[in-house]
Amino acid sequence: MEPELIWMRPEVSGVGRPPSRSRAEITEAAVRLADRDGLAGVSMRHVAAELGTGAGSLYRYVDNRDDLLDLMADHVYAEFQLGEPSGDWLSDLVAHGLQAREIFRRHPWLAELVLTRPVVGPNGIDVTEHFLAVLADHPAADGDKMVAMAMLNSVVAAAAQAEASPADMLRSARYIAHVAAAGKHPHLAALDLAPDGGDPLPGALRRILAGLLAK
Amino acid sequence: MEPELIWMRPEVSGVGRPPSRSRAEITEAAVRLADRDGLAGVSMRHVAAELGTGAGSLYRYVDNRDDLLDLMADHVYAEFQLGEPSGDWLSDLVAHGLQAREIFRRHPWLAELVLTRPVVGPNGIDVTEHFLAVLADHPAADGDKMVAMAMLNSVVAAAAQAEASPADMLRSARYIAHVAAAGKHPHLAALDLAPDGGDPLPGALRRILAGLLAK
DNA sequence: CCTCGTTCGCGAACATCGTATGCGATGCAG
DNA sequence: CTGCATCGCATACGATGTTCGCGAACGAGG
Repeated sequence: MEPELIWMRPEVSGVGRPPSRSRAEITEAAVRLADRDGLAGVSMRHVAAELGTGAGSLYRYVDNRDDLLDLMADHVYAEFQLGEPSGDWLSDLVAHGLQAREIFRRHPWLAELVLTRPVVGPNGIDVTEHFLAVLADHPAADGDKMVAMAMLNSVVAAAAQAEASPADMLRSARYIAHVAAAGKHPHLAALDLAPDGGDPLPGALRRILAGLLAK
Repeated sequence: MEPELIWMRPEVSGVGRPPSRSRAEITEAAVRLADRDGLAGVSMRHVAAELGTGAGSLYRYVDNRDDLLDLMADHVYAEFQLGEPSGDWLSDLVAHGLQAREIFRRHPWLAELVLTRPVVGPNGIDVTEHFLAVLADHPAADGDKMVAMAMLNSVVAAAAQAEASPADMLRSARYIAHVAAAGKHPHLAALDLAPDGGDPLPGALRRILAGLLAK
C-alpha cells in the first residue's frame, strides 16, 4: 500500500538491529551480475548468492525485483560526466548522446531497461537537470525539451541494442531481403542503408536534435 | 539451430497428421488474453487454456514464447489502414502516428513490445513499405527516413504507455516534485509542462517530423 | 482398404523464478 | 541488563517456460 518510488522510502529505520548490507552494495552486485550474464541472469537468488546471503534477505532492502531494476538503471547513470554547458547546446547534447552510448556499451542490459521504464532516481534526475541546463537559454517550450531528451535516449538505446545483438539484426535483414525479393514492396527493395564510412551516430544525433529544437 | 524469424518457417509440413489449430488462431487467442489481462497474463498455459488445449501443444506451432510475442505484435499491425499517399507527406505521417496511438489504446500491451523488439512480420513490413511510399519523393537519405519512422513509433509508444499507466507517472512526478523542493535542481523546479488544452500529440508529431525531415 | 511414415495432442516432469512467512539471533535504547 | 524492533535465513508455495515420451490420428502409396 506504499506506491512510492524506492528512493522515497528511507533506507535505514533507525531502531532495531542494523542491516548488514546496503542498497548500494546489493545494486552493485546486481550490476556486476548483469554485466556478466545479462538481465535474465539477475534473479533474486543469483544476486543473493553473489552477496553470499539468502534470496529472501533481499526483500529487507527492496520491495520486489522491479525496485532492484530501478536501482540498477539509476546506479549506472552515475557514470555520466556532467560538465559545464559550453554555450554550444547542439555539440553538448551530441556529446551527451555519445557518452550515453559508451555507458550502454559497458552495460548492454541497460538499453532494454531504459526503453521500458523511465530512469528517475537521484542520478537520473541529475542527468535531466544537466540536460535542461544545457538548453537553459534555448527558446523551445519545456515540453519540447523533454521530448528531445526522451528521443535522444531512445535513439541511442536503440542503436546500442542493435550493436549489442547483431544476430537479431541479421535475422530481420534476412527476412526483409526475402520479402523484398518477392517484388511487392518496391520502396523496401530500393532501400539503400549502406553507411558511408565512419561513425553514423554523431551526424544522426546532430540532425535529430537540430531538427527537433529548430527555432 | 534454426535462427530464422518465425515467418520464414513454413506453417504446414505437408506430411503426417495435420494440425488442428493454426498460428493465426493461437495468435488471436494470445491477443485476446493480452487485451484482457496484460502481457504478463500471456503465459503458454493460459493461451493453451484459452484454446482448450495443453500447454505443451503450443510448441508444435511456436518455438518459444518470444515467437508468440512476435506474432502478436505483427498481428495487430494489420489494423493499420494504409491509404494512398495524399501528396502532403507531413500530414500523412502525423495521421499515421495518430492511427498508431489508436492501436496502442486498443492494445495497451503493444507499446512495451514495440519498444523492446522491432516489428518485422508481414504486416510490419507493409507498414514500413507504406511509410516509405509516403516519403518516396522526399529528398532525405533512406537512413534518415528509417530513423524518422523509428522515432515516430517511439514517441507514440511512449505517449501511449504514459497514458496507459497514470499511476507510474504520478509516482515519478511525486518524486521529481520532492527533489525539486530540495532546491538543488533549479531547471527541474522551473519546469512548466502544463498542456495548453487540446491534444498535444498532433502538434508534437508535426514538429518532430518536420524537424527530422527538414530539407 | 490397408499399411506405413510422420506428425499431432497431451500429460507429466524439470528446473527456475518471484515472493510470503515464521523463527531464532542480533544489536541498540533505556 | 532488559526489552524489543529489526535482521538474516530457511522453507514453502504457486507459477512459469520448456522438454520429452507416448499413443492416437491422418495422408499417401500400394
